[in-house]
Amino acid sequence: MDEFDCLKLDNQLCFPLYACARSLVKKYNPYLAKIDLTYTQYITMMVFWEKGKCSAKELGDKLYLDSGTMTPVLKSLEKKGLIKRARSEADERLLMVEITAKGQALKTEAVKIPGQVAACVALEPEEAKGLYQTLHKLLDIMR
Amino acid sequence: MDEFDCLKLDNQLCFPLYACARSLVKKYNPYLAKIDLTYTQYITMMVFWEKGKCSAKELGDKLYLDSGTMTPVLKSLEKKGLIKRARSEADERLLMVEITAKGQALKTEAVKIPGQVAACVALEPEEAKGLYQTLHKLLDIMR
DNA sequence: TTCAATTTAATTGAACTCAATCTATTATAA
DNA sequence: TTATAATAGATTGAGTTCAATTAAATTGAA
Repeated sequence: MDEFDCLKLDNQLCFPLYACARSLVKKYNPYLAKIDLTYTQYITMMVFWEKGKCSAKELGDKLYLDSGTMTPVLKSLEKKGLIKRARSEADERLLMVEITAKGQALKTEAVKIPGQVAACVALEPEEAKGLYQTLHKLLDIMR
Repeated sequence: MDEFDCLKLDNQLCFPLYACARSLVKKYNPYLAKIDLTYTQYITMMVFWEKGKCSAKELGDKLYLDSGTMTPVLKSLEKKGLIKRARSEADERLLMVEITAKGQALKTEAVKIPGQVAACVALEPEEAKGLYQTLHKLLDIMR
């Protein structure tokens, strides 16, 4: 017990959060590879599967990602034919992004993935719920 | 409520984990910038502040990072004069890494950081403890 | 002993992430 | 109206991150 204990890896909260996030994303990769998506592309498509269309700005807000990350992700999804990008006519600063039929079709493949990942990462429902709530609380605090 | 609900961002556990980890690392950055470290370099130095020396292999195991990540991180820390890299004489496959006096000296600067970050991300002690335990449990499950 | 398997790092290439900066567009205030 | 500020995206550069591959050293089995 000394004044440097706060610098031990075992006493950190950020480190297991960071390690856990990377490990869990890795669990998705073999399943995502089958539908030719990266994790970042997958969560982006989630927004479109739910909403159909969305401005790049709104997308970045939802995903906590800035334009430096979103721009290449959106370009690559468009290249795959899953979305279409176009400037808003009402406000040309806005990039309006819309899902294509091909993008919609991918949803029926993607829907299997959450269950497959959950199967290899089973937490007690209680514990999963607590984790979910704490993470959202933390996201709120840090916003 | 339909069969696609599992694809909504709000029903994911991985997404808030991933977003939270990135947001929290960002909170460290202004403080880490003052001692010219990135977050990855910082957690690497934590191991050396605690242990003094460590093989690259052991380091990767502790940090959940592979050689593709560790190699450039260790090279950059060596370039800053914080550590020294050398092959083990007993087994030349092993890269033995050791902290320098300059690296040790940095510890007295770094020790302020956890408290500064904790101050902007205050969770109830109970909740922090629960989060800590669940994350370590998850890391175990996924190992 | 000897050769095949294993282990450890390094390398490569693709993708992500972010801070900082730049450009174009829109909003606002004098 | 006209200058100024604010906003949305794109770009750039540094640093991760990982999968896959390679090379060198060591281990272990025949």
